[in-house]
Amino acid sequence: MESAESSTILLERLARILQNETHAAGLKPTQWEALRYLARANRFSRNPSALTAYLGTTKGTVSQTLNALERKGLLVKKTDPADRRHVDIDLTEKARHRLDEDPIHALTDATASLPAGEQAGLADGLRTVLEEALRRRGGRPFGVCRSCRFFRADDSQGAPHRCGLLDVPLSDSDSRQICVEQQAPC
Amino acid sequence: MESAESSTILLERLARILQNETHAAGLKPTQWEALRYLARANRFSRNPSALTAYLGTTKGTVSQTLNALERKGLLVKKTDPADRRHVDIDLTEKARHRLDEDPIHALTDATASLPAGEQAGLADGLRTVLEEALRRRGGRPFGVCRSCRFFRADDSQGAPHRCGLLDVPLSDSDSRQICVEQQAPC
DNA sequence: TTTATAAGTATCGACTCGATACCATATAGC
DNA sequence: GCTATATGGTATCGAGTCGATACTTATAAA
Repeated sequence: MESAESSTILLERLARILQNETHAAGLKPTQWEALRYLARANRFSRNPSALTAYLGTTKGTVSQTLNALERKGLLVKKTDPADRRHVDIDLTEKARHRLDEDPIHALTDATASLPAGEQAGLADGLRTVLEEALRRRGGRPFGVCRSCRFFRADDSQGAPHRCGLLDVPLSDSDSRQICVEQQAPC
Repeated sequence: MESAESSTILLERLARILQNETHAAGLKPTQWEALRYLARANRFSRNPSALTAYLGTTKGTVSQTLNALERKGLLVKKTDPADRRHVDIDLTEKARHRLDEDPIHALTDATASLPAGEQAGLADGLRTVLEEALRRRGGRPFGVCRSCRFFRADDSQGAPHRCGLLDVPLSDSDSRQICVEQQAPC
């Protein structure tokens, strides 16, 4: 069998293990994914639409998942007074504690047992495949703010950095988070 | 971020893409996985128990998934006359046609666009991580028959090969299929 | 002002999933 | 041979995902 095909089968099996692992930890796989995303997303990206794009699913499904997480006391929603259609999502402390025990760590541990060179090679290979797969289906990469073509480091107007697209000041921690608007440099 | 952690995140996102892709193709992700397994499993492994072990889920869930696939006319179940508790599953022609259009191929295509060396490295890395992850959670590897410690090539009694565990003759195609009983050589 | 668009929500039906309870069949102990 | 137990599957429940459809409300555009 060619290696591209084996990779796919291996990927499928690892995905299944990931699913089982997270299922066993009290939350559904999708709920974990939402939690992880929200913990890593910046303030422009912690809303239902961005999560919908990230998960590649539909608004309705995301709405239900967020309801389930809200019922469990893992997040709170609040409407933006500037544009009352927007909903901002904040994770609760409870959610952050749960994320510390995220069962996905088991997979990271398994990977960490590889020799350093192989680890880096694996990450590179996966990154390329993901980018290619996203390209083919028109998905967004969801990179971090500071890797964006609109990112302006060392803003002159006081703030550490600035977003050239939304024209807002950015903190250092902002710049390290995921952004829906992120676009690779040309 | 260390590369083990990035790998996990990349894996998570690829798993999600895989899920979306298969969802869009009319069957649930789990149904596709069952179909794929059944198509690649040998005659000792095409039953609910083996599929349960492969998917790492419970008998009840598998039973329901098989019912759903049966309703769709993608498989038939028949009880083994020798041991009437056993159920053997056969895929229909319809199922094999569907598998030809398996949406998972998109991921294989994406991987195939990598340079040959990176492709092989990716497959190796994934294999090691999978084995490590399986080891940690006590799962079985589900290798193909001919890689088993009980596999006896060139059987003297007429049949091409032989299984030293179940003590039965094996065809050449048998030996290339997945077996629940498969164990790596010591 | 009307119209269009954007952001979310609610509801439906099919399905997964773990848990529990259950049934039929086969094997072991005596 | 006869009961106890283990094995292989199934049925049902409740919570949740998922896509589809329909809907509400809020902003933007004509």
